[in-house]
This record gives sequence, C-alpha cells and structure tokens, in this order.
Amino acid sequence: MTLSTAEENYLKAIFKISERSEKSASTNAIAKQLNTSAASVTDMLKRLAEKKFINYEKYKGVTLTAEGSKKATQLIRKHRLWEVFLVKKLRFTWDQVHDIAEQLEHIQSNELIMRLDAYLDYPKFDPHGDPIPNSDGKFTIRNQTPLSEMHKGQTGSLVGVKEHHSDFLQYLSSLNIKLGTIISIKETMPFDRSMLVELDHKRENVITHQVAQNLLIKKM
Amino acid sequence: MTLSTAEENYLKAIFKISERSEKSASTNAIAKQLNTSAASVTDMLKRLAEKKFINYEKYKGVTLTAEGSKKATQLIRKHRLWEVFLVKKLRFTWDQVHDIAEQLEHIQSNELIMRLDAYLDYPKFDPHGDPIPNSDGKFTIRNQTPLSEMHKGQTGSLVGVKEHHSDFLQYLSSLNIKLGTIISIKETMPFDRSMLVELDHKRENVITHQVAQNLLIKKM
DNA sequence: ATATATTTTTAGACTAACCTAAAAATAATT
DNA sequence: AATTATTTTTAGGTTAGTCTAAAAATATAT
Repeated sequence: MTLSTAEENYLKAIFKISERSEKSASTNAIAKQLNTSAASVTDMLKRLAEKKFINYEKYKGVTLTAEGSKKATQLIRKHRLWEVFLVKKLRFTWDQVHDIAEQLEHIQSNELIMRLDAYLDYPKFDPHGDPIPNSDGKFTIRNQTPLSEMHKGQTGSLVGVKEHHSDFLQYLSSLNIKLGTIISIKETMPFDRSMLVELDHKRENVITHQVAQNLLIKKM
Repeated sequence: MTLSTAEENYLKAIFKISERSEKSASTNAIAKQLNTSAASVTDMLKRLAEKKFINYEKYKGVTLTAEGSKKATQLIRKHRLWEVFLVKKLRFTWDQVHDIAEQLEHIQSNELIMRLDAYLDYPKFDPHGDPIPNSDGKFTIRNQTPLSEMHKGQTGSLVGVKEHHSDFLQYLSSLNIKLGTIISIKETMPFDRSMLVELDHKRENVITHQVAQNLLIKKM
C-alpha cells in the first residue's frame, strides 16, 4: 500500500517521538514535531488507524503497528541514504542536506533505493553519524556516550551528533569539529559544566554543556 | 514562486503539446496528455492564468508565458538530468527511468540541480537522445532525420527516439539497437513501407514503418 | 476531592485538485 | 445558412489535508 507524503511524514514523526520517549506519542507531541495543529493530527490519526499503521485509542496517544514501524524505518533508510549521496557524491556539507533529503525520501521506488545503496557501497551511517537501517530494517548499534557524560582525562572520537540544525552543524564546522575528530577532556568546570577539550591532539577549545550534550563519542 | 506538483505537470504538458503542434494547446489535448478530464483542465488553466504562467482566453486554447516556458524548461532539464543519473550512475536501462525521473523532477533545489549537472559532467543529451537544456534554458540543436524519411543506400547513427514507452525501448534493446547504433538502409518495401536495414555493419533486420518513424538518425 | 489547567477531540469551514452531468460555444457538414 | 457534432466551460460534488473555536476528557494542584 502506497501512502501520501503527509501520511509518511506522520509515521516518521511518531517513530521519532517513540524513539526518544519510549512511551506512546501524544497528539500534541506530534503536532509540535510536524508544526501543525492538534486538530489536524487527530484527523490524520483516525485515517492512519483505519489503515492499520498505528494503534490509536482516543485520548490515549498512539504507537506504530509492525506495518507502520516498517514504513517509518524505510523512510529513515531512504532519507539517510540520500544524505550520504548528497554529501559523498555531490559534495554538499552536512548542514545543507536535510531539507533536500526530506523531499527525496518520498520518491517511490524500491529498485531505486536498492541501487542507490549499492552505488554508495552500503553505508552504515549517514553524514551526521546516524545509523542507516538495512533493507530488513535493522540498525547498526554502536557504543556511544554524550560528551557531557564523560570525565576529565577521557578521550574518544566523534561518531555522531544529536542536534541536526544547520546553525549547530555550522558552528561545529567552524571549530573544525567533524565526524572522526578526536576529543580529549582536559578540564571540566563544575559551575557551568563547560569543558576544556583538546581536538585531534592539536588545539584546545571550550565546549559548553549544551554543545557537549549533543556530541556523541566513542570512547577509546 | 514555487508551484505544486500538479501545476508543474500542467506546464510541462502544455510545453510538450506546443512543441509538437506549434499552435496553442487545447483543453482536450492537455486532458489527454495528463490523463484527466477536460473540466479539471479548465479549472487548472484558470489558476495558472491567474498566476501568469499561461495566456488563457476562454475557448481559445493556451500558450505559455515567458515565465511558464522557463518553468517548463527547468522541469525538462531536471527530468533529463535525473535520467542520465539513473542510467549512468545507477545502471538502470533506458526503459526503466521515466517514472522515477517523473517524481525526481519535482524536487525543489536549484543547488541540487547545479551540482547534479556538474557531477554528471554537463551532459547535453539524456539516455533517449533528448537534448538537456542548460541552466539558461538553451537546448542543443542537432541534425536528425526520422529513419522513415531516409532512402535506400543511406547510412547514419541512431541519436534519438521519439517514442519513450518501455515496450518500444525494450523491443529496440532486443534487436541490440541503442543510441550510437549504425543503421544502413538496404531495401525499402513500397507496399508496407518497411525497410531492410543493416545494423552496425553486421546484422540485417526488417524495421516496420511505425518503428522507423520513431528512430532519429544523424546521417553520415 | 474538588477546582483548575491542559490536552484532545469534535464541529464546521476552507483550499487544491479532482470528478460527472449539463449547458454553452465553436467547428464541421449537409 | 441551418443543423449536427465536437469542444469547452459551468455547476455542483468529493476527498485529503489543513485550520479555528468550542466542547469533552484527562491530568494537576490546592
């Protein structure tokens, strides 16, 4: 069954919300995620429930059915593969690709995605370090810790970012921080929880707690 | 100004009709091209006229304004560039790419098309031999003759096809006829206007008039 | 546990894009 | 030129997806 772009966006939103909060997604949370009104969400939830993509009971919030979850995962797969294409092949930077991938993910063709995946050499992670589900919907799992939870003396490499807004990504680029950058914690400041870090064993920088929370590190 | 997918499809349809008949496009012709009803077409024509993309007078047919023509040309550019990508990079065959490109052409991003064009090395023709307008909307012009208008003894190479249906393209592939194939006319049969041709100086085949009309040849 | 605040749903309306059936305009034919 | 056929437009309706405002349900706080 083929869904409209709007329906696909709802499934993705519900998936994302469930991912970060574990429990069922509320109408308001979905409305906020999609920048729309709660009334519109209720409307759409009825339709998606009718089509068996979500489990919906009035006033109880929603969860994805197996079918819905599969659809959402496929969308994430498409989105992230296109991001890899845009960065690796077309030389976009990581802060430029989100909006374009948001459109490309709705192109309908399994064959296209299969071939794109092969063309890109079956990447496991996208330009922001997010895992790309394989064609069966399996995500690669990786040990990672937010920099904010690490301690003085520890070292690791940047493997992902939690925040995807271009402002944030551009800020990292301006500090020459990218995926793979080695980060060592030199000092932690208790009062504002900022950190003094060394980057690639070369240069030192202060990182605010807010930023550190959004940097995912693989310890080494 | 950014148009809906439906609006874009109307502009492209009008462009194509104008291209093959020179005179203004009729409501019925557009309806046929888009596989929709005449009433729906009238509806949309009013909206497109309102937005200044077409010149429309009741009962008089339509032509594109400069603005509309530019939009249509950009769409054709996008469609054909994506076709090149699909064939050259993802190894699709020429009979598989139309429907996917039909979706991809509506992705909104000038930067994307600029980069795609560069990535593909600024191709001048698509996998069916159709010219790709450059970013200023200029088409490369080429001398070409339908095989059906050529005579016994003449030779040339296939540079394009008029018909794009996958059945037709697959039929050509089954005869090992592709862009670049050398075709020499050995005999013409007056009664049914079929031709006996030699392909790549190697193998002989009978080509019906119907097929010959759709093969565009550069004489040599 | 009752009152208040928040969340969610319903009611009713709007727009874009489509449809069929009927009416009006244009084109073709005798 | 008048009749017939064809094309185009209008009238009225439908669906998907959105909205605001009001009502109903649930959650929070005193």
